[in-house]
Amino acid sequence: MQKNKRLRRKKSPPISVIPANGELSRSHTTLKRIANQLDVSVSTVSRVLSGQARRHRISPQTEAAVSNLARQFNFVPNQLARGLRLKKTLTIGLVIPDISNPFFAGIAHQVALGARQHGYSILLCDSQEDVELEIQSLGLLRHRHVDGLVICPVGTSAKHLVDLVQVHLPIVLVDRYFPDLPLSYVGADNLAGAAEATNYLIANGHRRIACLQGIRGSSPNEFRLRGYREAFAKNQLPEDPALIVGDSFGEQSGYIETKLLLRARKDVTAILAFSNLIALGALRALAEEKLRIPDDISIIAFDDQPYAAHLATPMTTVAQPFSEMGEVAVKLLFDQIQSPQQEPKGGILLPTRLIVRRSVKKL
Amino acid sequence: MQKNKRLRRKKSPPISVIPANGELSRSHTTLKRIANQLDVSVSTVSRVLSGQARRHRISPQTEAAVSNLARQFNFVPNQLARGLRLKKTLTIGLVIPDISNPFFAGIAHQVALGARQHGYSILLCDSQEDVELEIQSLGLLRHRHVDGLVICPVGTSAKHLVDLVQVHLPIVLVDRYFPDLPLSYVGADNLAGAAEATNYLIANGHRRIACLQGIRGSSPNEFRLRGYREAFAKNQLPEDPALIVGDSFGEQSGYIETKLLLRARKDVTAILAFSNLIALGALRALAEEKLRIPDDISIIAFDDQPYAAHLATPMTTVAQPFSEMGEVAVKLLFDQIQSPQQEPKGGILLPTRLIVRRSVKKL
DNA sequence: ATGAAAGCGCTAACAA
DNA sequence: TTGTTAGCGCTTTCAT
Repeated sequence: MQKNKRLRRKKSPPISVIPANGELSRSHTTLKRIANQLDVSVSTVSRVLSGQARRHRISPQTEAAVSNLARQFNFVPNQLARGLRLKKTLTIGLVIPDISNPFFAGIAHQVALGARQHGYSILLCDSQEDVELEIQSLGLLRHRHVDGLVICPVGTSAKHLVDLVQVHLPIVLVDRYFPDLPLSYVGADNLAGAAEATNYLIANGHRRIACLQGIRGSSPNEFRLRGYREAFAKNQLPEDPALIVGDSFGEQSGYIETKLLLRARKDVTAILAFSNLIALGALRALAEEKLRIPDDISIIAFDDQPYAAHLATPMTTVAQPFSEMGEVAVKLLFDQIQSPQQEPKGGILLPTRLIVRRSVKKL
Repeated sequence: MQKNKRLRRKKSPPISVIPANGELSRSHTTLKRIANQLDVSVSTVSRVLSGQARRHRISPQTEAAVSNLARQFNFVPNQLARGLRLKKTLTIGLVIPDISNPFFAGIAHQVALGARQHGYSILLCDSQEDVELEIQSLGLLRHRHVDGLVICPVGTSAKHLVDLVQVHLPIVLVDRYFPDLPLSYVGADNLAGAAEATNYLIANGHRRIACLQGIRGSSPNEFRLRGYREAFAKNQLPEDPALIVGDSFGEQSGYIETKLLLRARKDVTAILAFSNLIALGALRALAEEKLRIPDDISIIAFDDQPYAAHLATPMTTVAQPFSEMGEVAVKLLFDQIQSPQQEPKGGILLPTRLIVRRSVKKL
């Protein structure tokens, strides 16, 4: 019953807000309409409305008349026509593997803000961590003639991206990238971040440290893995390949791999999770197995998030500067858009930060 | 040093992936180009490529030739030109107060999926919880001639939305809405959700229950407030207006109001937080004041999220079905897009779910 | 079975 | 100081 009374219909919505010539605001006003009304040419109207009145020495009266009428009619230029003519759409494409992942959402947020500041809109594509959909999205964005592209690639394949290199469209890759592609890139310094975390674990006496990987072959994963390994090497400790498991950045993977690991290897004393989602899965598995953090097992996770501090055991994390990543991405992109000839700046790695809380036990 | 060697430039990127006439794929292929090459008219090409060969009895040879060449040239229709001509852009606008808020990100995710399934793209605007930016975004989306709009309004003002009603653009409001506007709407049943939570608190012996509000006047807030009040009324309990505080859905607000409250009213036994962010702020304040949940104080929060179960005290929450909200929003929108005359379906309220964990103490 | 032509709304070179 | 014209790439009548 509550459902049905909520939205009352009105026969005629309030009139007060409509401009005098309400009727006209209904369908879109065009240059032509204004021109006809005023008995001038569309060029004149176009010139006035694009601020070129001065340059074309248009008479103050005409100018005033045009801009008044435009305001009255609530004129807005049709961006499609404009884009078609100018070959410039003031739109950038944003391709994200999963907008509901806070990490990517954070990046998207910054990109959206940055784009707006430059007067650009953003076309959002959620590739659902699926290369096929990523390819499809990229095609779609090209049909729509975006002026630039910010891509967080799924990362398992780059064939479609090399096509993109050909077309000289401004592009920046975020988070994941491909070493062989001459594309701008911004990401976290995953190698250093993982090394720092692993070192911290080692310094606390841990030796059998499980590594819960994300997508193998993706650049963040490979660099984190290298960081993990280098830490072992630097400390002249042997690493155990059997402790490096997993193949997805998702929660499921964290859960399953942890379960499996716990069954096979009772001697593991610590876990390094390569994403917040993986950590979440691990947490769930650990809870089920009634293992206590950090008493029974220690854990460090990539990606800090607001609740990390309030967990049963506040979690030590490797924070990635996702806001900065978004900002830098926008900057790199507009650098390219504004000077198209320019070679890509190359990759920029932003430092990670180890946030020590209480999920690591000193052995 | 690591920074600079990451991205190697190549003089000429691999050629293998480019179609035979690689040169042509560089700039966009047009109907005209294909027509010229084949010595047929653009109309013919257009017809073939839009699947109208049959209807126009185009010879199989011509048809084959055209579609082959199109494939070879990697032809894709210019959506701007198409949109201009057809007055249909296959684009929907999505306006979100803050894409980095998991609640909205979840909605956006579903909307993005749904839109793709219908062959639509989405233009994303992040209004930053700012009505001015919301207005600006809406204008922008109209210039771009979107075919429909999904809006999570900031909720403090509706003037600009009544303008929108005029233009007969398919629209659906999500989460927040305005009772006087004849627009489709989908949201959670906030009244019932808040009532259920409050009842639960009362049933557990709580009487002095603080209510940490969000934006006053916004529909979710008002209905939650009503739910809270009705629960008191139904139980024939007096409510204490001094315990109803706050004016934003943000983390700051949760923190500050909790601090203030704790100082003023030592007798509060429970908190009902109107958003996940508010709850987060409350958690922080509580931790600072060294109050333990639920021993010293109980809490229930709106918006469930994955970490809720792993908090120091697993939190009892009122889960909102954000995925369903996104799905329904898409459905409502395409209902309108497909049958434009039709009156809006009115509002749809999806049930919330009280997820009982351990943040409420039985007194 | 195919083509010519107009036009969506805008801008810009050229004219006057 | 302003107008005329052409054209961006596409669809769609109207012809033939």
